[in-house]
Amino acid sequence: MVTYNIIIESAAQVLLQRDYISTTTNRISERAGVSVGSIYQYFNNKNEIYDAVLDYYLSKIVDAIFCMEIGEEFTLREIIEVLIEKIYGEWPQGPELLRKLRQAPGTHFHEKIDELKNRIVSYFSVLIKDRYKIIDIKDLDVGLEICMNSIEGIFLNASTDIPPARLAREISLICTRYLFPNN
Amino acid sequence: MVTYNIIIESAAQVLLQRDYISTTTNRISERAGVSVGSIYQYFNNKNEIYDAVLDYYLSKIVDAIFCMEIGEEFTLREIIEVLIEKIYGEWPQGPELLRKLRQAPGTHFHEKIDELKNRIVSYFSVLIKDRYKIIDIKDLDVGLEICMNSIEGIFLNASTDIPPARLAREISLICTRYLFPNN
Amino acid sequence: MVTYNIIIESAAQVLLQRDYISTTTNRISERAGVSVGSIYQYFNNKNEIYDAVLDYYLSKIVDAIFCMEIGEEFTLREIIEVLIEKIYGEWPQGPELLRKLRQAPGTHFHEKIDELKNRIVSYFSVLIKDRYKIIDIKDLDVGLEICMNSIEGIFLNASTDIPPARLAREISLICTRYLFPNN
Amino acid sequence: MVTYNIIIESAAQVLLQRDYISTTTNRISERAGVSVGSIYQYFNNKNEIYDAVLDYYLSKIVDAIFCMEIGEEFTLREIIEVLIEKIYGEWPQGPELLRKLRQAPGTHFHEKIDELKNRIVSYFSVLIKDRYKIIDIKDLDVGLEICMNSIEGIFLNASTDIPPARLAREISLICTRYLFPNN
DNA sequence: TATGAATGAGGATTCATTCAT
DNA sequence: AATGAATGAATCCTCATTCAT
Repeated sequence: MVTYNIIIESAAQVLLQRDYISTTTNRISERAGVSVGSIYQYFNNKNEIYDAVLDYYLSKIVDAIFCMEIGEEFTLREIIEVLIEKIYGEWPQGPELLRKLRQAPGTHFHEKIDELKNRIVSYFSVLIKDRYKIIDIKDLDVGLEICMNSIEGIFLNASTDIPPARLAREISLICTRYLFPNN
Repeated sequence: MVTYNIIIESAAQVLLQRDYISTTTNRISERAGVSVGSIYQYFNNKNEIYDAVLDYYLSKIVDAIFCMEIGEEFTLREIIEVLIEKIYGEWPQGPELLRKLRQAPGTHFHEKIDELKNRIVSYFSVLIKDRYKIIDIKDLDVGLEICMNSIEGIFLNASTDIPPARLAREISLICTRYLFPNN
Repeated sequence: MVTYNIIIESAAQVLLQRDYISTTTNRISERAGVSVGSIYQYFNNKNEIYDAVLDYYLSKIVDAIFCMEIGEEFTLREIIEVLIEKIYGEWPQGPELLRKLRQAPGTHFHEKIDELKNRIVSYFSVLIKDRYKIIDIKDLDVGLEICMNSIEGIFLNASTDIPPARLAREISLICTRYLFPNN
Repeated sequence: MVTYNIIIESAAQVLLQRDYISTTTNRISERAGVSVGSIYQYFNNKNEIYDAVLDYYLSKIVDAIFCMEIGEEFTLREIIEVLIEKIYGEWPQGPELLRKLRQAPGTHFHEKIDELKNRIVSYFSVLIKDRYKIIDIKDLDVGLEICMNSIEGIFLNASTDIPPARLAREISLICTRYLFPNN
């Protein structure tokens, strides 16, 4: 693997094992088996590492969502459920890592998360409008933002004693019941 | 006002204007119009200030919830809506401040938030069981946890162009539709 | 007892129970049951307390030595032995306290100790010259200084498993054998 | 010379010119011509510098003692005398530096000094038992401890107007007369 | 006399970043 | 590209001392 990726993965590992506070560039480089100097050949500053870590792992979510084959036979609830399960499956440390990354001040964490949310909203907005012809567009946008923030809250804060499958189910339920109370 | 409270409010203000990383004890003391030393007469370390800020402001939420007169004539949806509106009304910087406080490592932020959530869950658990006799207890607990995390996500991340009243409404909707799909 | 003395004894106690480093004016005042401010009514600064503590306790040594009845029938060795035993008896924490006081920079510790030594040297110089008419004065002064420093070293550093009586005996022996090798 | 040693020597120099209290890490680094940060690449904290200074200079004493050729023709008195003279010769600031180091709280000063004393006691214990077959072992141990503390007192407190050669002589005299009163 | 909250200069320590090799 | 010793600004925190009450 290339140094660039080694550094990103090391940063993620150090972050997961320690505080955000004690995740220093020296410790990252040590874990990566390279020198501190090498980090600065690939990143202009420490926050760029965090941003790269975020990008690297968010791409898993992006892949899960946008590369998913969505057969006509699946309901929206089922689609969401499968999606969330997939994310939990491929990225079990996700919530933990995101919580740690969120602590880093000066990164583009919130921008990046918001951008992803927007992409998802657009994607599902289209998907929904394709399926449920009669939706009021304005409300749908607000509704989808509410859903996204709701999912973020559940995904990042859920107590670990609720199994992922259950969480996926509840997430899909809360969203669909909210958006389509009469279905 | 006493120095203790001045320090807490100053810390909140500095935090709202800057990173938690650039919220230094010196800046807090400067803003409070006292010396750094004075901070350490009331707090053992910087994180205790953050914890106190959290306590101070969370007590507004506690008051709003637990001191509210709940007439029999109100539905659960209305109760939640009023509650959220009240919190937004009395504590407009709430989401922003909470986001900043959440970044501070070494704080008891998560413990404190979790404790509050648990209190609220217990409170509403009783309230709901009083009103809707037929609820399955186990599911209600999971359901309420989902709701709390959902609310946290919405409250902390909602874009500012959705007015508080609307947010309060959507929050009450998403929760009640999720918990009582058939009402 | 007067506040002045209470402060001195408190300082000594705090010093004996903790580091020199953690012996703060606040802790001394707390132990003394007075306010910090009160300390500064009796002492111009912290070091004056230490100096006063030293004076207060050294006076025990002074009393032991200069108020001692010295019968003609006692040998020099016996005199020294009794003296040292007396000091150990009346001031058991002596070595410990002196070691702590010695750590305080900016006090007059060394001047005071040196002054006491000089007084003792003068005293014994006369006493010896009275008894042993034939001593060469110059060498006696050097010899007595050597003895004083030797005693200081033994008194302050002796391991606690040698009992005071034994130490008193060894101190008297090392001094007299050194000064009067032919006796 | 390597940075590590430069720091140690600078610390010793600063300490000799000032209090241990005003011997700050910044002043040490300034004198060493390096940055504060560099100090912390080699030492975990300020006290470790003091410990290293002590080790560095005590090793001179260790070398003097343990690497000395001891011919059969020398008496114990002569051996001690030569030893002390050697130490004074190779380490003229010895007493002063040791006095300063002794003031630093939180150091391993006393442990290190005690350990050295014990090594010396063992060494001389053997040497003496080789030469004077008839010594009572128990008394010799106490006697040697008394001697070591005596030497410490004389070495650290002797007034500077007694020349080293004289001090070496008196030290050897007081020890040997004490240990072997009949020789 | 006594109080004790307030002061603020000063210290140890950290860590992202640099740059000569 | 890689190294890692060196940097130094910036942080938290301490504590002797003051002074209005």
